[in-house]
Amino acid sequence: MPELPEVEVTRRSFATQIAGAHIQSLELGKPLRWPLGCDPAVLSGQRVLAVRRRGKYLLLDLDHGLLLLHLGMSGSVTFSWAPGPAGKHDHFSLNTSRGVLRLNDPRRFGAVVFAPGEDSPQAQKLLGKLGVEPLGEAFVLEDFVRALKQRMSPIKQVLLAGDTVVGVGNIYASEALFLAGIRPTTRAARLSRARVERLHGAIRSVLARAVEQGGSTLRDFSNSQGESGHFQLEAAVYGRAGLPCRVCGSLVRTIRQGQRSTFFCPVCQKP
DNA sequence: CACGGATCCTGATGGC
DNA sequence: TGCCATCAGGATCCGT
Repeated sequence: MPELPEVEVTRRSFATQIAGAHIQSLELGKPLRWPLGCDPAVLSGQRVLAVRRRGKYLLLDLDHGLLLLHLGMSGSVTFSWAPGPAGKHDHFSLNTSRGVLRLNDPRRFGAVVFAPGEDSPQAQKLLGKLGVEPLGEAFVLEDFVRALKQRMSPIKQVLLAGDTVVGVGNIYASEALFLAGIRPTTRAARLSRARVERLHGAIRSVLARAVEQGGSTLRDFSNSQGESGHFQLEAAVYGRAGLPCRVCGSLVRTIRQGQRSTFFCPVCQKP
């Protein structure tokens, strides 16, 4: 479920409540993508100082080190005072003085990793090659133009790779390219400066709008308080194969790119 | 090194 | 109802 908007919505839904909480204990379920990377006793007694986001990672700052949380394809977080017993897919529970933080992840592509600091090898292995934050000031048009000039892959796949700009996943890549009027198969390096400028704006606006809408709830995404998102209701092309384009009425098409579905309007989006 | 495909895992859905 | 194939919001690893 989690692209940048879903992760940011999740972050906002519990960051304030957990700030200052003391970690009491943790419970682990089945293995996630990577091992925790520390003895659980290392976490006990530490405080959670703040919750930040980098790309699709949640960063829980602790007194000594940080926890990196990734939601993978099917992960979601809950934070509540009196949760029931851990369910079948609750694979990480952090008991704190202010409530229980849980990662529920049926497919277990997600992860929770401890790192002694943001510059540590453990953290840099995960964060080191991430691209720029699209909603921040560092997402500069000139840099984006220059970066795309060096990529021969289709623009959709460059966006998904996340080493140029982070946070754009399968839903928002299709949506941003629709807004920009760009065919997803177009090679990144072949885009004109004017079209890259449109894409730059489209990425920012589609992600910002999705955050406002609480993210997208396709099957079961919800924030840490259990609330669904609404962005999927206004998606222009994602999940709309065979339906009329909301702008021109042509039928939305779907293709496969790198084992992922891509949706686009054959008339509004030019190669 | 840049690229594209295979891969991890579970569940939902649709065809027969 | 069962069985099988396909698909799903991600990102790493590996061969070319």
